[in-house]
Amino acid sequence: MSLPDRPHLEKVTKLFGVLAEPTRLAILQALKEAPMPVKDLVETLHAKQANVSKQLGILHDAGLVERKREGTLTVYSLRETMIFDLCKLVCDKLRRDAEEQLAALERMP
Amino acid sequence: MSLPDRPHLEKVTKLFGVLAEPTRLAILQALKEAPMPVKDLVETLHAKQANVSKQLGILHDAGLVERKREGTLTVYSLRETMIFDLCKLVCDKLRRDAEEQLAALERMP
DNA sequence: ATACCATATCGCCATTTAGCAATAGTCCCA
DNA sequence: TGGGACTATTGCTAAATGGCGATATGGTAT
Repeated sequence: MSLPDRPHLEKVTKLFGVLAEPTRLAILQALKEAPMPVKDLVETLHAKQANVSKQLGILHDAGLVERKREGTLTVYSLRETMIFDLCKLVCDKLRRDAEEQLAALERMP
Repeated sequence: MSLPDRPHLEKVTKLFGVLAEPTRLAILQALKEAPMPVKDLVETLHAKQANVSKQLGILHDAGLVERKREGTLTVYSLRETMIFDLCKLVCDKLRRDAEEQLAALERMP
């Protein structure tokens, strides 16, 4: 029963898809430090405003991020910290793979 | 220091990308029950052989799956159970969202 | 050798999408 | 009431990719 029918499966893959983009992950990482308006993200990530806005929209639609207007600014903040649990699992796996590959290299000189 | 430089970021997103596809997730789910040759996956998933082979290749390149030839068969098996930890986190989030949405509906009849 | 099954790969097409420049909308202040 | 800063949207292009049929490759038995 772990991963059920196709419709549900697609919801899951959709969320993975949202995380499958460097700019979006970078945004989440930046917001982890503190809530931020768009312009600060633009500066922090050295990205174009149009693109940051678009990616923020996608993150917001996915329910990963919250919007709050403050005057002329739109301040975004994290809505899901589970993202970083996901990232940690992935990073651990990547590290395991790297260590394994290193060991394989040392085994045949 | 949580999520570092851009190159590392892209490795992480690449793995998320591998999981951002219903057919691939379905394959992983099927392999969770037991190792299987391609033809069984084709039958189980009601998918085309060419596509299953292709997706298996991607899963293999990502180090999520193992290949072992047995005569004329190629038996695939899981190499990473951490996938299902990822899926569980995502499913929990989806369920939380759904409950929240339901509560919001009941709040205004 | 031959026929056959299982798997992998190739060429192709349709769809999706990140990024960009330009523009529209929104809010504040002088 | 303008002007300016901030943000969202639109139209576009180039690249990536899932899926398909057809074909190549590899392994087995007769």
